[in-house]
Amino acid sequence: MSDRHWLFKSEPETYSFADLIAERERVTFWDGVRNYQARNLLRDAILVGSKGFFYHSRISPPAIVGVVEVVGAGRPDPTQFDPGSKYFDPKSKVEAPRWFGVDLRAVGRLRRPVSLPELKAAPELAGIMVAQKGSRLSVQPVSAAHFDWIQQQGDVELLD
DNA sequence: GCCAACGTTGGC
DNA sequence: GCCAACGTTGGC
Repeated sequence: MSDRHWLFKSEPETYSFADLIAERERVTFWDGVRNYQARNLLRDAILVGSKGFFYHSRISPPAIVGVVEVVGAGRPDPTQFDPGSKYFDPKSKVEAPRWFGVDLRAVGRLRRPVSLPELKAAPELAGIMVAQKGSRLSVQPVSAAHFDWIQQQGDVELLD
């Protein structure tokens, strides 16, 4: 399991990597995920200290733009209980939360973002989930080998 | 903005 | 428990 790294998708119009860097301590709670497969990862599999990529979706071209570290383990997403939130889920109970999130901290910026076409073209990344057709899981596992290769390609600038 | 792919819901 | 209808995601 220490082999596992992650990829977190976000539409930059909603929340960009620049938005994360602008946060105090460059930390945010990754909320709003409303998919059970992604929920299971957030709740059970994504450990504190593991690393991930920040991916911009719904732009041209989509791309991996940043490196993040998980600084808080899975915990209930408060927006599910907030009637004023667009992520409100009336069927979720406080005593049995349905949706979870983790805390993410920006730790690196790709001087050279790695775009989806590049992810698809690289033989080194054969089989990577984000490049599969119809792959829309918003939180995905990335193998250590793929993670390292992408970091190298992206020429990561460490923050701080 | 379009629409294919996918996940969820609900009638039966 | 099946599956059609519906809603959403996300590449293009």
